[in-house]
Amino acid sequence: MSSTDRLRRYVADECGSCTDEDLSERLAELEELNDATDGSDLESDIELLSALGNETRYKIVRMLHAADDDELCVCEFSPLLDVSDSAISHALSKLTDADLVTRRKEGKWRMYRATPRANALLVALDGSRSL
Amino acid sequence: MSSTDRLRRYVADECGSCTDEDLSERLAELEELNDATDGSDLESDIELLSALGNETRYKIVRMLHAADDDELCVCEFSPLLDVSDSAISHALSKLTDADLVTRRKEGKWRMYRATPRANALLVALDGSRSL
DNA sequence: TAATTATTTGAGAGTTTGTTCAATTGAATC
DNA sequence: GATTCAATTGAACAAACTCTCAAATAATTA
Repeated sequence: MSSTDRLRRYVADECGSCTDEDLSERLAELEELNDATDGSDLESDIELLSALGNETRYKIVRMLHAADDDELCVCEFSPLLDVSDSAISHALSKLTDADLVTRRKEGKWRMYRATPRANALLVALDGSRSL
Repeated sequence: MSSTDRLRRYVADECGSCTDEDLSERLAELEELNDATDGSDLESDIELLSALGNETRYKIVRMLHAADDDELCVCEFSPLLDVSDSAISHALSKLTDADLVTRRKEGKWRMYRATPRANALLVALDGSRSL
């Protein structure tokens, strides 16, 4: 059974009948919906979302967001997260790759700050909770 | 070495010195940053973000979002996603759990629709790209 | 009622992820 | 220069994920 046979039956159910042309037309419409996805930088969006979708990383970004436009030192995350320094470092690295935080050296300390994008997304996330 | 020793040295570096009281104060400030996280329904937010952070599921939500307020039938995803029907069903199930889509029965077909929250988040994601 | 169809469910294989431990890097201090 | 300290990196391993296949479910049709 071809993958479009079922779609053909669905269109027929919907419209009473489904010629080859009707089917092609529906497929073209669906392709368009899919193309809307391409305009969205699929890969980096998914990287960003999956980066945020983890407890350790989410908490880090939340803390930075709550700190407003202030930086935090790696050593300030440690006391509040129940994972090793190494895990925190791995987390920060992934967040940096995803463009959710930026890094700055300050002597032997490393300072992290949430990016505008990270802040915007958390605001949106909070705002969407009541929808 | 206690987890707060390093923080103490950091505060000392920052402020010139760090009494026990200074340290407690800083720890309290950090706790507050962390408490901001608690107000955000940690678990469900993470479930939502990690649900979106997967190619198959992201594409499904994007298609539904592009379909505006229209529903799509499971059989309409199939031709455009390179995975089995079973994988699509698993994906839809996870998206439903995460409150990103809703399901409706229509005869033998199942219709899915993006939730207001899903739509809002994709809009925010797109809007944040230029920040 | 049996057969067909659309979707879901559960089990299992292969892959990815998240963590820790050990070792390393880079900066500051002795 | 050697030592100390903050943070990162890489390897290793368990846990979680994502997919497919096969079977089950639910609705429609014969």
